[in-house]
Amino acid sequence: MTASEHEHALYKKIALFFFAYRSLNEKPDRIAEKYAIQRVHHRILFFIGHLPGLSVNELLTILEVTKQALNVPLRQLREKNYITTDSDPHDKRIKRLHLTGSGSELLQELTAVQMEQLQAIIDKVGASHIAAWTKVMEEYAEERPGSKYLDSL
Amino acid sequence: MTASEHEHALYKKIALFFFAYRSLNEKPDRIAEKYAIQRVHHRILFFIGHLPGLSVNELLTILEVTKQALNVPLRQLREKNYITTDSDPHDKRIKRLHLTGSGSELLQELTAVQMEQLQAIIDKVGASHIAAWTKVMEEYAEERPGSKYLDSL
DNA sequence: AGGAATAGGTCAATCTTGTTGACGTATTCC
DNA sequence: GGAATACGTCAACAAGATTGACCTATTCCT
Repeated sequence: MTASEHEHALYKKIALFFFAYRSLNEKPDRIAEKYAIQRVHHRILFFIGHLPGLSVNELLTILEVTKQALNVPLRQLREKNYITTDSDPHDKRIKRLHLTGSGSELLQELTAVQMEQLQAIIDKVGASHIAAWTKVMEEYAEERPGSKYLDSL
Repeated sequence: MTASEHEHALYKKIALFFFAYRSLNEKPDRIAEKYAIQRVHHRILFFIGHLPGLSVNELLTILEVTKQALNVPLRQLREKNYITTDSDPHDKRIKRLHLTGSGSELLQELTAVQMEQLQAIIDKVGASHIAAWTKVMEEYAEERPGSKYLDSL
């Protein structure tokens, strides 16, 4: 392979990333619309869902947004009764975030379509391909501060 | 593996997607800032760069935005002399988009960091893993209207 | 020839998501 | 008792997108 062909191959993979990311979010975005929430809300539910008791600060680290940007959707989710907060017994400054029953249900609905989509691809390409895919994605994710929560996810 | 463990494994992969996509765009976004342009402009340059002579309509299909959303950044890129347009000889309604010299240079600078990042991962995980990763991403990309341009990319 | 369709451009109003900066409260650390 | 931390919130602003309306130029079709 020439240097130019090699560059070309890399270029195509970057384009694939763009298309793939859109496909991942398309269906959940449409479901979220029905509940008058957006992708941010989905993300918040997603991480609280598998990291119950997460603090606001930890969520900020994962999502890499400012506290002002997180505050509004977080309040909306509380008002819509999708999440609850209770203060840490050992440090009352810290708020621990949890999903309510309806929050879990909503998350389930949002995530189900992504899981089914991924499962369909796994069925098609085979489990070994997925292991390799995951390895590559882990390399990408490694430089993110929120990646330290991946194991507990 | 139990059904729950399996779900958990899928969940983690979806989180990986989120983190990975952020890592992919972080560096180019910072470079773009220096030129007072944004991620949309990068995307436009990206696709015109390897699909020279692309029409506005084709670009709309690839990016999946409205023509109003595309119009502003496209005009800005023209004003900054990063792209040129000339009308199709066979159908004068169609504008063919091309990069200028400085447009190519800028794209090169933006894309280089993404290529280096990907190359570093390839060097680490091995080429066979990348082939598998690409296969999975192609499956995701398949449902996007713009994916038909991937081969010519 | 003439009307419909296509490619493109643009104005206006609106929305969402995010930013920076400033300020306030409660709690804990030292 | 003062500094630092966790969290909340207000305001101003910018980017990126949407829908809807309207315009020109060109081509297609009958």
